Amino acid sequence: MPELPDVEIAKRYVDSTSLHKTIKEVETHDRKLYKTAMKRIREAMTGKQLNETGRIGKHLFIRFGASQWLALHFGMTGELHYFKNGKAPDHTKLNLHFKNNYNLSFTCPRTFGEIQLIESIEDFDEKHDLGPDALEITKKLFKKRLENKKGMIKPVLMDQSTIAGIGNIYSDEILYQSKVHPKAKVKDLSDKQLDTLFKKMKEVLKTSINRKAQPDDLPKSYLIPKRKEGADCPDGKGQVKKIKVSGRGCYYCPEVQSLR
DNA sequence: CGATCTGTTAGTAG
DNA sequence: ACTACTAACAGATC
Repeated sequence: MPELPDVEIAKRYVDSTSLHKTIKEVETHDRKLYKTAMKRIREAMTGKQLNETGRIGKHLFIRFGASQWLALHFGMTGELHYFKNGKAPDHTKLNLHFKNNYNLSFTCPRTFGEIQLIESIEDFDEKHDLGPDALEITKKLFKKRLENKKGMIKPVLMDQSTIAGIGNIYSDEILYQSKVHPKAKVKDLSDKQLDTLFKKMKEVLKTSINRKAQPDDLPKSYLIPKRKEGADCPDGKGQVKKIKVSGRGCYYCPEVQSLR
């Protein structure tokens, strides 16, 4: 489930399993995911140690050696697995085999992810036109980046160049917790509603990270576990409704979330 | 069998 | 220029 909380959990997973381990061998599969030649990645990473991790929005960065970074994007189905010896999981696209005989594998069945080497996070950030990370952004900047938007709030929250890290699932949750309709126009939102959206954005993302991004462990007041047409709304006021917003399935509660 | 799914982007239309 | 819709990518699941 790769939105900001999932990628943050993946970052911590790398920190706790793979940092300061030396890479003995690098395995690459499926050219489609690679924006840097597979051979170059194998040559660059073999013999190096993983030294540091970083994250902006849904992108994970892992520094190896002195100043080179591996950049991973999880697409819709990317996952990391740390395991000892044995066979790498199905759909492994990149496998780092460490000297201690453990492996860090990046799997991606639907191959919508991306793997590449970059020189610096700053360059990558600029080239990909990423907005400020949703966990880092200040309230002032949040409001500033929304102030000239003409469209609906949900697509704006999901636009990575406006704010980085929020996808389809978490935008629904943030809107539900803020009692704002997904199709509400940004320019129609009151200052108070923007304050609420900002606060709930931080709260939802942090709560999810604290629960290891496991949907089943989220608070009972959350919509995420009820993503089903007709499910009971968590605060008992109505039923969950499914609509399409900018081409994506969107779940919300009409009783709780008004257009204004 | 057909529809749907956590992401992104190209093409298109307004 | 901006916004939003569709299709496409590929595999799993229902």
